[in-house]
Amino acid sequence: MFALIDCNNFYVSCERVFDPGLMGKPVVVLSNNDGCVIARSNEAKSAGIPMGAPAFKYEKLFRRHNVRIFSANFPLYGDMSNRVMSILDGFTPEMEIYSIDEAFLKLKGFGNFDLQSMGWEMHRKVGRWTGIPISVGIAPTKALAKVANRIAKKFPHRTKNVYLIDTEEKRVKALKWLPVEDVWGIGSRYAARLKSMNINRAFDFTKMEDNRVKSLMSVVGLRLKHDLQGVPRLDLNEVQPRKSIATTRTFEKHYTRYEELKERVAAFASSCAEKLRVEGSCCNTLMVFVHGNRHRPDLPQYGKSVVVKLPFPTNSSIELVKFAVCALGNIFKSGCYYKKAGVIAMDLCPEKNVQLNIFTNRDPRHIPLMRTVDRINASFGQQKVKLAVQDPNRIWKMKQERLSPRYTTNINEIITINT
DNA sequence: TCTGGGGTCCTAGGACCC
DNA sequence: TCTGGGGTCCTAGGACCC
Repeated sequence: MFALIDCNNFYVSCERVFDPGLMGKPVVVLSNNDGCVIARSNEAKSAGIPMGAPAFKYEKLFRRHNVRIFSANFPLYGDMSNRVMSILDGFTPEMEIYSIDEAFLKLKGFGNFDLQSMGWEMHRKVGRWTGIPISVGIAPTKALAKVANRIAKKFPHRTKNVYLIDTEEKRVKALKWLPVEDVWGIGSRYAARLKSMNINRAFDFTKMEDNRVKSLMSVVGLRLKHDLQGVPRLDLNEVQPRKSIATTRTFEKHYTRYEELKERVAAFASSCAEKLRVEGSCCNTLMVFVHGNRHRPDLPQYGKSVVVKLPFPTNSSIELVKFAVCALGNIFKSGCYYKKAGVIAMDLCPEKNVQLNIFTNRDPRHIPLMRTVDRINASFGQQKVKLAVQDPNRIWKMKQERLSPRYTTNINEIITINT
């Protein structure tokens, strides 16, 4: 059996832990630049705020319902996630952290356990120790555990936040209830095509012929179908090193000048280099892209990306910035309006076994230099030391007007209590 | 009428997840 | 005026190798 644990409205729940006055009120959390809604409390959902809603289009609705609004506070959410995961880790030897707010637990050899009660115990413990409410779905396969979780979330009172699919009757009932577009692995494109074929429920999908599923959705879809039928095809994914690391941003305004864009791309490359060093990797390939504003069809829609094979694997900010800026030079076109850009480090390898090359003359001083820069920034605050090509005055001009304190990760911002 | 067999690597495109 | 960021996997086709 597998359990899927999902934190309810995770980012909103994190904000509520430290401000219980938000309980029962409509709350939303916004993306970077305070652009879109990326998390909503149940009250905000009932008020008719959709996922991904652009904040500026919903200002009136926010005011009318007195919605509490927060800028995304990822250090806080990441820290709360670690706490939740470490509690769940105590329930089973095999766990996969699937996302910041979800984990699969493999319950192999738990035949004599009362899984329903175990689910309730998870809910009680996580709630008690972190303040985060969770839902638990338990079933014979991962895809069915996802379905069970959805039921627990949809009917919190009837299920007391835990639902177990352990009989054929329950499986069929659940799949007949679940709309096909809500199945894990069936996105909007596939859902539209399935519906045009009069396949409307998850159950209908499981009754399709294997060949049709495969021709429509490849082997991925076929695995999903069998998993939903109760034949396990999806196992826990082991944590493996990431395959790419990206820093990409939408700008707060349109950029037109090369110099401005160059500064941003340099900062993104430098950020990628830092992320690489944190996990002890180097990259062999770099991708740089720019594009215009897809919401403004009246402006020229120029966009381009370029992939650069590096002559040697590296995680030095100096090297990566140099290559990224050079790549930008190849795709920059003047007279265009740029709204977004990014740098993606690909083809990663551990820095420990970097292949040396007799023909490339790397400056060995970069390694201790980067280590020193990282140490200074760790003690005195991010971005205290950066490359000259980055704007020295720019702290991080992201719009974050409603940021909550970093309660758990910065000693100067811990919770204050008025007595 | 007949036209080998078995591979790799790369790219672009399409789908999905949170 | 303002519309997020970071990932994964699979397939098909084209090029190459012996």
